[in-house]
Amino acid sequence: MNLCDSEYGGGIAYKVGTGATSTVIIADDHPLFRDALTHAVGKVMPDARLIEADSLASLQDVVESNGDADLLLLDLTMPGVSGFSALVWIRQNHASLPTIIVSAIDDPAVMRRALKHGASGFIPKSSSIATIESGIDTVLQGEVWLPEGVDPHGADLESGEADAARNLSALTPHQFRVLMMLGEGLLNKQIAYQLGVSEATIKAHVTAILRKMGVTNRTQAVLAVQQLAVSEPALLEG
Amino acid sequence: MNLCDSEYGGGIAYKVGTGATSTVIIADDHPLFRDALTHAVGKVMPDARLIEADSLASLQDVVESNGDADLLLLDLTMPGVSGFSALVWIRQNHASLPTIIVSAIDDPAVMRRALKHGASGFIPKSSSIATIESGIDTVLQGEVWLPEGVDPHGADLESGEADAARNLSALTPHQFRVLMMLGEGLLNKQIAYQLGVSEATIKAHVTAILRKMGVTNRTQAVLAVQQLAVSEPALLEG
DNA sequence: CTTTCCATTAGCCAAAAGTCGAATTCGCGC
DNA sequence: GCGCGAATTCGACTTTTGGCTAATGGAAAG
Repeated sequence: MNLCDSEYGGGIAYKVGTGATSTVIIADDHPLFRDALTHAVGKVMPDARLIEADSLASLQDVVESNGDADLLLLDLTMPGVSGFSALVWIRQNHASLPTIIVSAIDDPAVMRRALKHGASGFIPKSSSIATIESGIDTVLQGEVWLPEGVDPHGADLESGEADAARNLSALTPHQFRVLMMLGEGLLNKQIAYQLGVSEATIKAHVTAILRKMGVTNRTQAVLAVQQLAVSEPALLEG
Repeated sequence: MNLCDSEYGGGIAYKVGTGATSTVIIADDHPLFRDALTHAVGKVMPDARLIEADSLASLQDVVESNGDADLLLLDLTMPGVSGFSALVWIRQNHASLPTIIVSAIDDPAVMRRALKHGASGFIPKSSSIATIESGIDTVLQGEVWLPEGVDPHGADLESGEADAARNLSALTPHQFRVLMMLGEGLLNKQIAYQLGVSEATIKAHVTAILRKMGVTNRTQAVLAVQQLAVSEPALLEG
């Protein structure tokens, strides 16, 4: 759907009610690649409003205040995010936001897992600009996009992974962010400092996380999140 | 090397000094498959002494008291063992024990990782009996064996995974077992109960583990071990 | 036989983790 | 504008962790 009114030029446009222009969120910690994606999007949607995020925190902020965006391009390997966690959480909490995973990983099995977790497409970073544009276009039209030759069908998720995904999506934004930091092995004190709140607050969050994840201590919570991990593939195929 | 003296019949034979007969250790928690492997080994090495292990604890015991065994057939997914951990630890602590990984996993990248971690071969459980025999035979002759068509060469291990492997191999047998239980999210108290020792003992082990793994708390230790994890592959190829 | 390493345990202590209840804020619907 | 519920925040309290010291016994190595 292209809702752009041509009378308003490209770039930052003001919004009127429900969507005067399209909005696209680009989440990638690599500035260069964020730039490349920006250009690709610009070709497919010349009038789109582009919002960039370079971290989980900024991504959450952006998504929160732009729940009506039309597309999210999400890097699979953002710092401080474990595997499919961000995808799962965003999809479950903003179901109407189509999401395309962009990743250096080039493994069909990973692509299929991304779809199972709610992605609408998967674009390898090795793709040509034309391919990227084609992928974005396809997803904007409500269809699923995968690289040529990749079968979107595959086995169901493992039950453990599906459970973890379900539990994960029940977390509040702050709880999710704290959980990701638990996944880095940080102390409550360190998390508190980084988030600018007291340690007591983090403890409360952790307790809530443990409940929702159905576990009894942080190590188990981290193990649950690891179910959503993406193992780096050996880049050489045999 | 075949050291069997033909004058001693098959089955359980007594040992004289350094190896009168060959000894093969089969470690798999699945009784049926352990049986199948036993038969396969019987064909290749009719006079071999066979020792079975169905858990990490029994495997450690067996390896400890049979350091001079000629071959270890090791299932990659034993309960209570995370990914390549057991392979890494056994190989580093019993370098002269050739090890073949036997696994339902059928991914060339995983096979290559197994070799990097010291395995001499990788036999998918889907292999025919003839193939299994061939693999065992090849490894017994000091060569590396992989399924037909799989290139043994590949990228180096990730540095994190290599570090974890190095640190892991410095652990004592008990420490290793405790670390695996940390990897299940257990409390010190629970580990103590399961191992039949006092909590003070577990604490001492945990402290030693943290030192050797180069981390400061149990969650980080578990995350380090996870570097050696093997993600279940989607069994359907695209 | 001595030394070294491993396993075991106790006791003490400080730090970290986790639970509970409660206050505050913020958005949303009526 | 008012209240309702969820999210966030926090302090007090209990349990678990982790570090340190010290001591015992056994097994392997020199």
